[in-house]
Amino acid sequence: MDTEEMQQAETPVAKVKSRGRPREFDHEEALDKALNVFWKRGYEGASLSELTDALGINRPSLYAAYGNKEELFRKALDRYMSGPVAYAPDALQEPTARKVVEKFLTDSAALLANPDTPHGCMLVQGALSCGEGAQSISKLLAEYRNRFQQALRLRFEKAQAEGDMPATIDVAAMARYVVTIHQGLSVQGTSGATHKELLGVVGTVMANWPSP
Amino acid sequence: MDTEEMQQAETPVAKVKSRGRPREFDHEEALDKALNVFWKRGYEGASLSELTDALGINRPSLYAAYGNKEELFRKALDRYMSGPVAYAPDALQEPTARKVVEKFLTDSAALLANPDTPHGCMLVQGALSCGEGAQSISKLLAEYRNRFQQALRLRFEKAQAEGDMPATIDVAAMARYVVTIHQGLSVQGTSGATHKELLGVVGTVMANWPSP
DNA sequence: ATATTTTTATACCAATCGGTAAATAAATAT
DNA sequence: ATATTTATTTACCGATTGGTATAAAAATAT
Repeated sequence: MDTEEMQQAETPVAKVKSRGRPREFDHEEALDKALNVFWKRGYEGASLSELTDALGINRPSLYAAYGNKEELFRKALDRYMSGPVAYAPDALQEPTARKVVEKFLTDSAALLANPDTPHGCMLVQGALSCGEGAQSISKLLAEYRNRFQQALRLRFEKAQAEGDMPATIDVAAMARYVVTIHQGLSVQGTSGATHKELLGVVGTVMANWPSP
Repeated sequence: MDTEEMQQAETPVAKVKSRGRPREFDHEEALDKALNVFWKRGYEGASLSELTDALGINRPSLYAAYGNKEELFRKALDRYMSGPVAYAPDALQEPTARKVVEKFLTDSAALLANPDTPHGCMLVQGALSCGEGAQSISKLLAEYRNRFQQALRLRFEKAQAEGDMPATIDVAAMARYVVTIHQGLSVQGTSGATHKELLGVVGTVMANWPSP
């Protein structure tokens, strides 16, 4: 018991003493750099040379750590979902449909024109159109997009049940409408629109939002 | 004089008797096939092999007729603008701002989910994100997108002057809003949304359109 | 000290990328 | 008939693509 505790004290956090030569780069830090490249270039536009340059490692290290290009993309995408885009599922928790949409679109405007990250949404520009070899990625991204749209529709159904959205509204069309705005904002951001300009669009949307 | 007239009678339309071996494919017909490939695959996603296969010609013929891949794309884009997308400038001629937007978005819905052509808008998915070598194309497409947005803004200014749009409205934001919808619809179409589903979104937009 | 395990670095792979040289084929001009 | 012009065919080019075989390097286990 005592000796085991001493060993744990040597390596205080979760860094279990591994056997072979230690990795010289930070696994998750490098994943963030890969995310940045894929976010900006898209799946096909990001070459392995640009990826290894950005990560500061060579090709065999990348393959040993992440599998291959597609698996690296999927892992970067996971980081994107749980990091920059985590605001989206959060927005569904707002108390009214109006506040849900206002938070979702306002936070989207901030993300999609953030000067510190690539512009636009990775789910949109990651592989919107592509060659034959990237269609599994294209489908994956479309699934993620549709998933949120469905979650939004369910949220609107709840809003109707709670009386903060008119019962006459077609919630499926309304959810598709809001997601359409988001995806349009993504294209706008990619084209160089500023945060303020995107907020102007969001203001236009909210000014015309149906009152309950 | 007589002999010249006889020659013209032999080739009645504009087909001037050219010197060398005649081209075995129709120049504009092949351009339409190239348009289809670029529209579906994007600039980078369309390989020269796929292009020559679709056009039914071999590589040197393509280069002799159109220059290179980038010039072929630009010529296909011209066809796209004067063909499938000609409805957009037409919509600006409608008598009121509301009718302008309604026609623009309704016709967009028909185009972006047309089962007979690639889905989505070529101006959006032609090169939304791309590698270093396609950025001139990416900028070109963004220019086209911004051009229509500006034309729409000018049309809304006219509408305000004519009293069919509230003077309180920020026309720049409103134009950006409408173009954002179009671009979002494009992403939706690419993801497989049907014509009817896109019309549902257009209906939601028009239901909330500000009355003059 | 030696063996084992894992990562790194170098060098390389076949396939595909966009693009072209050279020769043949098919038309007109003289 | 011959020369000239243009298009097609075949074969190829260097560069880049995603991916790997091999061996040296750096750690731990015994």
